[in-house]
Formats: sequence, structure tokens, C-alpha cells
Amino acid sequence: MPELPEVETVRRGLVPAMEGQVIAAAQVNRPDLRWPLPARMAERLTGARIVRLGRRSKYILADLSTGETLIVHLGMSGRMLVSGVIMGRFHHDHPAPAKHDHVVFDMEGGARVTFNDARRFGAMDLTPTAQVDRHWLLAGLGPEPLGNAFHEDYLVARLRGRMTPIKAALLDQRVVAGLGNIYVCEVLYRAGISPRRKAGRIAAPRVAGLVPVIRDVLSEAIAAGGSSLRDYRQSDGELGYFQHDFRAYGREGAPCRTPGCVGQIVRIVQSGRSTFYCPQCQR
DNA sequence: TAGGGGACCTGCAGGC
DNA sequence: TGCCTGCAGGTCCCCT
Repeated sequence: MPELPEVETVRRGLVPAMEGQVIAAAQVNRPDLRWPLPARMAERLTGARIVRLGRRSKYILADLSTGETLIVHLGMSGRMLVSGVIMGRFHHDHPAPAKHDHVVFDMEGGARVTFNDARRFGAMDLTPTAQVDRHWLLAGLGPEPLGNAFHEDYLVARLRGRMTPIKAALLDQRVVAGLGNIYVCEVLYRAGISPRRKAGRIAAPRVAGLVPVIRDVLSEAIAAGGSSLRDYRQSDGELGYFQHDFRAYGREGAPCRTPGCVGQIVRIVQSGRSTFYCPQCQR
């Protein structure tokens, strides 16, 4: 799935087409995504202006003039595709409907935003904007990794005593919100920490050292437009480029890129998820 | 309470 | 060419 950098890239791609614009029509083609879409969603969205398009973790949040916020999660294969905008100008040419186009937003300005999700792991919900932080999907999330609440002391304290592998601990959205399988692999590779290590057994200075690495990896990925693997595309259909910078993920059998290391990247399975790391230099 | 694994759904790649 | 199998970026839920 799109992880934080991919979701942020999608959000930025949607801003010109959606922020400040009125939803002229919303069409629900299939209401049974991961969970059923909210009741009368099309009616509740039609005529609403999107006041602000934000993000929390891997969720896109569209604050509406009606006092509600539309929460969108892309799941593993969800896309928000924009049509009808070329070089910042609106027109009314849209591609033919495609399989898995589950929700379509026609904006008053002429843009069309289509939510397409083959695997239907994605989700949408509507909730009062004033209470969005208390929504059950968002209430338990940890701090944003690029925000001020995520710092060295926090992470050291949060992982103290935890006997789960560091890989699983960083994937825990209650610890830090927005990391997924790919970027956790990259972070641990750059930090030189084995994904098998028990989180609570890693020395505090090394745990603290994860914070700037996490920030760097995510910032670089956002700057590159995310990474395009299998299902993910940006909102304009373009590919992201960060996958070209992967040092561990997907490189099973390839030589380690750490200077002076003669090891090879190996793939193991942790909690049913692929983990890529170098056993030589990740300790 | 924490941790591990299964399930959800569909498309794609690779092997036969 | 067609069928079968395994795998995939997330996250909830159940069991231990």
C-alpha cells in the first residue's frame, strides 16, 4: 500500500483539483469497500466545498463546508486519479470508466477525481470535523514521524521493554504513524539495525538514532514522489521514483551497498511480511 | 497485555 | 495458451 510518502504525494496532487472546490456530484459505484461506505455518502458530499485537504498518517482528510470531514484510506491498491486538468487548466475530457472505479467525484471546476481500488482494502468515512481526532480510525495513532511530537526521547521511552522485533515495533501505527513495510526496511538498513532485534534490547542511543533516519527516508521519498511498486501511482498517473533509491527492499541476493560491507541482502518473513536486510552490517 | 498469525480481495508473475 | 500457485505496500481480529 501507499505508505506515508505515497499518501502525501497523492494529497499534493489532489490539492489543485479539489481544495477550495465544490463537489458538483459524487457517484458511488460500489459501497462495499473494506467497510461499507457511510450512509447517503453521495448526498452528503454533493454541494459541499472542500475547505482543506490534509493528511494524518496514511489517511487523507478532506474538511468540508458542511462541518464533516471525509476520511480516505487507500488500503493496499487504492488510487485517487485526477482527470480533466491539464497544466492547471480545467477541461471536461475524462477517460472511460475503468474496472474498480468505486467512487467518482466531479468537481464544479471541471476536474474529476476517481477512487479506484482493485483489492478493496481501502476505506472512506464521514465524521464531524470537530471530532475527527477522536474517530476510531485515527484516535489510536502515534505521532507523525515528520512532526515535533516525534523525537528521540519519545521513541526511546515508547520502545523501552518491548520484546517484539524492532521491525514489528516500527510498523505499529500506535508507536509512529505512517511507516509501512518498505520504509521500515529502508530505515533499519540505513540505521544498521537488524530487523530481528528485540526493540527493548537496543541501546537507547541507537534507538534515538532511528528518529533522524526515519525523517530522512520519508522526506527523500516524498521529494521523489513516493515509490511505484505494482499498484501505486500518483494522482496524475505518473510513477514515483523513490524505488530507484531502495537500498534493501526488494534487493534479495544483491550486494549490500554499505561501504566496506561484502554482505548480501537477504529476505526473511516476519509476521507474514517480507523483510529485506543485510545480516553482515545490520546488527 | 503483548505478540503472532490469519483473513480480507484481486491482480500479476512465474512455473508447469 | 491456459491453469495453478504464491505473493503483494495495510490493518483488524482472534488466539496464545
